[in-house]
Amino acid sequence: MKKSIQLTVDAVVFGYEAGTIFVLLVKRKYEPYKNAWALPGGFVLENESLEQAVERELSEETGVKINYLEQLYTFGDLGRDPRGRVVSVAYFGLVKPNAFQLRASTDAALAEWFHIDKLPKLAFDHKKIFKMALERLQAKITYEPIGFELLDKKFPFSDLEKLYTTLLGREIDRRNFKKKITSLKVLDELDEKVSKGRGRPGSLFSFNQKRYFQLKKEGIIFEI
Amino acid sequence: MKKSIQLTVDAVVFGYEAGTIFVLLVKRKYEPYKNAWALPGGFVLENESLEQAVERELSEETGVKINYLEQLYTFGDLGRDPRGRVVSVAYFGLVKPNAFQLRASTDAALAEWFHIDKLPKLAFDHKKIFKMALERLQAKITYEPIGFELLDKKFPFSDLEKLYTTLLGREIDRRNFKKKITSLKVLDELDEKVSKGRGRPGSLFSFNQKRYFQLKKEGIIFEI
DNA sequence: ATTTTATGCGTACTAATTACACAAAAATAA
DNA sequence: TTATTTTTGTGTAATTAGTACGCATAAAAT
Repeated sequence: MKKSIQLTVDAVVFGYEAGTIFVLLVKRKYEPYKNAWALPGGFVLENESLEQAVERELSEETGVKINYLEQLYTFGDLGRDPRGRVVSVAYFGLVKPNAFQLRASTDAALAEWFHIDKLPKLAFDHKKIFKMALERLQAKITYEPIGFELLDKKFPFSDLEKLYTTLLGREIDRRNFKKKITSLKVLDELDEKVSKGRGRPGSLFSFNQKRYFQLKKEGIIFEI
Repeated sequence: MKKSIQLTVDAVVFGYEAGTIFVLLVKRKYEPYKNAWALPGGFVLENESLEQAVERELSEETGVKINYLEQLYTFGDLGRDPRGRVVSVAYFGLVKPNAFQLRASTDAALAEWFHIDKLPKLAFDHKKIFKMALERLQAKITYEPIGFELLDKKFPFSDLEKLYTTLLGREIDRRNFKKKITSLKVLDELDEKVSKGRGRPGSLFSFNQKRYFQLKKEGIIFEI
């Protein structure tokens, strides 16, 4: 009885570039849902942790190196998988822009980044999983600085602002936003400036992780 | 390989009475950890959902009827169970004061409520699970009105206040707290009054779930 | 009858959030 | 070369939310 439940992991991996949020999908090579798009994932091996399983599957199927990973939710409804009783522990990951190169291999004919507003039909209950992950991302950037995990090490302030407006789906006052972030002192302003196309060049910033953990230890939390 | 991973559920069930938070534990009847205290839980059957498994185990082991249940986290570290590879989906539950009567049966020699500051040694990694659940509860009452799930249907305002000071571990200003809750209009003041011991009798209140869901739909969230 | 304990209500003070406009630096077009 | 467009950078006033605090009332205990 007990033994016939199988355990998988699935990952919802988000990337960000130039005002669009992407999610990583793989094209299934085998039945069920052969040739359908799905979240990267697969069966957990007996001698690996859940996180290891996610990282292994991501590496095998997409070659993408994850930058931030957290557990999302465990999906265990009856009938969510035609192969029988399969319970899946879903994870939620973020990658930096330079991780956008893909390498298809073992389990997937193809891996691709999709604009989150232009997703294809997804296999299994992956649509539901994706939706929960997106909600988590949107909620989480308002109280934890995980947005930085989607940006390069050095970035102009406008990139951060754009990321927030994109994720929150609404305009935010540029001056108040900067005031807020600046008051937290989690950004280091670098001496470098960057000019991208026309317009006044902006200073580059980097995220001060040390300062952030210190704040967190003191119980002070971020809030946008 | 895949088949040998086993799946369990565990539940951290909290109760509240007269200024103390309790957690429900069962005494293990069988090896491993025979006679040790543990969180109620057990193997998931092939033809039941995870939630059904939790409710079945709770009913079998303790007879407690749960009032609020949400998934907490899935624990899958290697070596967390001496029986082999066992992954456990942990849930987090709340019961109302009238659910304090217990009934021991199938899998447990005994079920008991423990003061959360006076826990015995726990089996497996249940201490870790309990800790995470308590943190979740403490965090969650500040932004969602789950505190009501721990109180009777009708309660004097002071009960709510006491619950918050207990859970948050700090004093809160009675007047400001009442102002805040009142402004949300999620409480209905009843005509009844209750007098418990000395002191001026207080009005009874009940939680207005309808109003709460309406607020939530409008995107207004609770914050203490 | 007096004291103790708990509830019920209001106002002044402080901190946080929001709204809002113009100057400077660079690229492009005239 | 000059004018125009685009983007970055900065400050202050108005409003809103949060915090601190005191006294009157109702019942039980002495």
